[in-house]
Amino acid sequence: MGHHSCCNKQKVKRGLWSPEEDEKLINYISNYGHGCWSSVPKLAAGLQRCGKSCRLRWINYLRPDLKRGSFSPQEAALIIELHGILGNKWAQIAKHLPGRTDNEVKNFWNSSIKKKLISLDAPTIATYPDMHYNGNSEEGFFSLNANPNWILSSQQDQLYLPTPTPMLQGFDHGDLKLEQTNYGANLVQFPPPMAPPSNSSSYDPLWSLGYQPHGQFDPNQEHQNFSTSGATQHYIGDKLIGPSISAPHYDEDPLTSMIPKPCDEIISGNCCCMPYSCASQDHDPLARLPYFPAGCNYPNDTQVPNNHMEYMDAIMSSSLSTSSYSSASSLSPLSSGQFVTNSNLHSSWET
DNA sequence: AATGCTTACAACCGCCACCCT
DNA sequence: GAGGGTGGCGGTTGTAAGCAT
Repeated sequence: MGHHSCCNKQKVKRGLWSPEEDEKLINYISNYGHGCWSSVPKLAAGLQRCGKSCRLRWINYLRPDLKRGSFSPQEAALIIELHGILGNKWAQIAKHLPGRTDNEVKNFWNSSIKKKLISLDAPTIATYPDMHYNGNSEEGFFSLNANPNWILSSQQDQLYLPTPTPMLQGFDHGDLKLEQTNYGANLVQFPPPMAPPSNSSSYDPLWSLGYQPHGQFDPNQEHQNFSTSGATQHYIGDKLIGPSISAPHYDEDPLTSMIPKPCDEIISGNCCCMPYSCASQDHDPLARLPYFPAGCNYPNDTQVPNNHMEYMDAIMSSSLSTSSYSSASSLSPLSSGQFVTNSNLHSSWET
């Protein structure tokens, strides 16, 4: 038990890697590949490290295809989405995030996301019948996506349920309110989130999720538009990813005309991603998540639908509603069922 | 400026699964 | 089938940098 055999046979150094050690490892693997990790140290110009440490250093830090840098809001949203499905399966989660390692995802979760989500009133959230409370996670994280029929609108402070939900009729839970729309869907009103600090020097991908100033974030704007086609079955390659659900009448209501039609085909090129609401629980739950086939030029070819952003935003907004983010109160509803979208408030997108 | 605290992240540890002999 | 070697994973710890007092 404990160290691998290669670590016991020779005196090995521990702790942080020096630039010289990094260079030795890079040079060796670049020329010969890693092969058997246990033999790498002695072959790589006499590295005083165990093979396991070399492997970790290469995978988590030196690999040339690592993305590095801060997590984007899209990545954060995807991590939360995946965590709701997979739990602490960091390696599996990382597979959906090209250029990110399991260690990186794990650290990001533990240092950033977890602390913010833990401030949620989980028992309160759990009173929503279709919200999934993850009893296996000690932090009590919940996933809206346990029910694929939840629809997050393009207005990031609203959450649509496709059918009347008796248990939620007249629901008014503090800042979260339920209304029934004239097209039969239930509408959960999340409190309007706050605008980003204009002078923020540090970039937090979490609080700002969903706030995507028009024309500033994605140069490939057209890729984030949802098709208006009415397809009811959807595929990624040969894979059926689930039937559609009955949707609001998008073309009739000026408000809902802004809402991406659930289950519309948004596959573009060789890379694609799906709105959560498209997947049936009878199918692979991961089928509705971003898929990165070989040759995918991430991140340029991939698009996380606005739904992801709004999902995150809904979580963060519900969390922030009980915190000190009182500035959000300056946003008043335009009318019943409508709030000012926070993207309108942005003058810039600091990175 | 010094000190203490917090945060982010690199690295390690222990365990498990798989493969080979 | 048993046992050793190895790769891989998740949990945890160590530490440097940033921040607050």
